[in-house]
Amino acid sequence: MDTIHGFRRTNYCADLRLCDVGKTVSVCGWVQRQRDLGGLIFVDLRDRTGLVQLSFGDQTDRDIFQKAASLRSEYVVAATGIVRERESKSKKIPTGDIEIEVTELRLLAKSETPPFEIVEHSDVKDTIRLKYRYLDLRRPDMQRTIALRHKIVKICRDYFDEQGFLEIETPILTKSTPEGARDYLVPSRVHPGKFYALPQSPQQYKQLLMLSGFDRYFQIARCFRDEDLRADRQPEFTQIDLEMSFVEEEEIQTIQEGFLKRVFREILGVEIATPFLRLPYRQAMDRFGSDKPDMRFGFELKDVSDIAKDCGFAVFRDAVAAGGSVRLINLDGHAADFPRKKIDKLTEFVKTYRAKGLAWTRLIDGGMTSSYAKFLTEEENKAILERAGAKDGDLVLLVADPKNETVFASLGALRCECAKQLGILDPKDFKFLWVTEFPMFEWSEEEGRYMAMHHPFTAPMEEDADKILTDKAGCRARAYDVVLNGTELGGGSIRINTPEMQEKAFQALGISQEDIDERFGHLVGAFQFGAPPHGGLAYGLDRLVMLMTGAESIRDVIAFPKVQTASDLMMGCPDVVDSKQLDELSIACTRKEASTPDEA
RNA sequence: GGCCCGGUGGUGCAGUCGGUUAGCACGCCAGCCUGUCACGCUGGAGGUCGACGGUUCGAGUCCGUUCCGGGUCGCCA
Repeated sequence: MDTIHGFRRTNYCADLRLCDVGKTVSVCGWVQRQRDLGGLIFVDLRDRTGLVQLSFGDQTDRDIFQKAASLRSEYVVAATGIVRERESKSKKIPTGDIEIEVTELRLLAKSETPPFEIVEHSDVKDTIRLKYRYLDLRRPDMQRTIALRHKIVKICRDYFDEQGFLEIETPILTKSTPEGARDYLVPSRVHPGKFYALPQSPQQYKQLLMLSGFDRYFQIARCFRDEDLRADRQPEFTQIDLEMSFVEEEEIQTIQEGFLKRVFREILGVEIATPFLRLPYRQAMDRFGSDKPDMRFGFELKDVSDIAKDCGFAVFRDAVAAGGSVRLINLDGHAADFPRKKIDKLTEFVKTYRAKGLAWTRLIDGGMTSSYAKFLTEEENKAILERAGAKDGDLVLLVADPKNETVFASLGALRCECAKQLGILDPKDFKFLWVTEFPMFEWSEEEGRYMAMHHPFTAPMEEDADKILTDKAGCRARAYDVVLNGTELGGGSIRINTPEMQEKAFQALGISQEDIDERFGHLVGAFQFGAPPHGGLAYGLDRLVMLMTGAESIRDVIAFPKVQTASDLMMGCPDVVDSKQLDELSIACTRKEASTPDEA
């Protein structure tokens, strides 16, 4: 084994080109592959920039040649040599015109045979990838993603700095905030029986910073939520978090648009149009069945409750009678893409959203087949198809349910699922919008009360402010989400800035005065000392990177992600701790079995 | 908490109706090879089929339980 002593890298591997021919260069990295042709050896050397070919032949010193012969995949080497034009060039890599004729070779570290090949499109199970994440991260696509993530963060810092924002860190050890996701708790040693919570977001701190006069704040903030994972959800994730004083919605949104415009231009070379469409929540639901609509395609929802309310089909009639609705989407021109079998699959699909079934009418080759038409009068059928704008070649899909939320959820999801199946979603088409005028509250079946849809510090719309206690369902908030291609990128609001309104909001949520003092006293108290009007926004950085890289899983844009059960397969956590540590924290362990992780 | 999918040498997969020695590709090891770049050629090693239990003369295959991973509904102020 050799040392690095006295060696100095002159170039990254993939930086070398024909114009460097004749130069003596020093490179280092990992052996991608060694090809031993007998009297001639080639080694592809990889660093974070890419590959370059090292060559060893007649002119190579015997000892160096033998050392080259001993190289294996993922060995770490440093090489000095002369850049030569290749006899036979390769078009597959950027450095394919040249190679380095090695005059000095240092073997810096050997490697076991890796559990999987370090290549771009590796098709290895997540379990293995994540257990050996440090190797997985060597893959060029992972290297690119992580570097791109860095660039986005860099642009973020530059942009908000230029706009007069200050980056301020807020605590990771903080107070549990009920009214939200489950908290990760951290026991206190010096306060037996008391706990810190990891922040779900820096929400209250940033509002207090406005009160402190910092005016424009931002932070690349790590947030924690102890909820179940999804393809786009991790228990710890990163938000671009910001807050501004003395502003209204428009100014906050405009600054955001500026940021997104710049990120997309500098990272992807894509010009996105601003200002984004502003779409009130009610319209988003009515037209797309979703508060985060994908605007890249049509298939908009239509309400046919008025036509169906007295019809002969009990499913339709009863849904409307119970206060629900019958709505449809028209897959115009795609009847041929959805034969009966596929429609049956779609029926199963909507059932996962609690819809009881899927009614349909298929217009094809001048004929019509329908799952429900026989129960309706000719006029009713005609009216529905007219409402759908249906013509020959179309497929109309209907959902009826006593609960409007079920109709919206299932049709909204169905709309996206059909587009996905049809392959009409262009990942390079970026359709942004703001969804605005969110309801202030939403009914929670589980809690049996109204909960804040955004968070309890969100200001009501001025025209609805007097409804906050009397008409909770009809009270709208000054909240807005920025949505890209069906993904909620970020959300924010104008906040309440008077103690009077804040107390009203808590009251509306059914939080007792005692609880207000206990849980939010610090905030309400602070607001008595002159809180400026303020508002802000938080973006999911991980989701932004996902959309910009086309990653299918959030795990692909985070260096060290956790799996669905919130464990880290590489570190092997969470893990049991020493009873001494628990004693110090005054924690009694009541776990059912001493779960020793499998040493497989 | 519910539903769906997966687990077979290091990796990715095949394995028919339950039947004899579990197959393929890549990787790995050894030998040969002076222009490869998915190098080639010859030979070789490597598996308690996630685990446990059951049915059976016989289980990778069928049944049950469980563990691990993925997707999703609920959940995610």
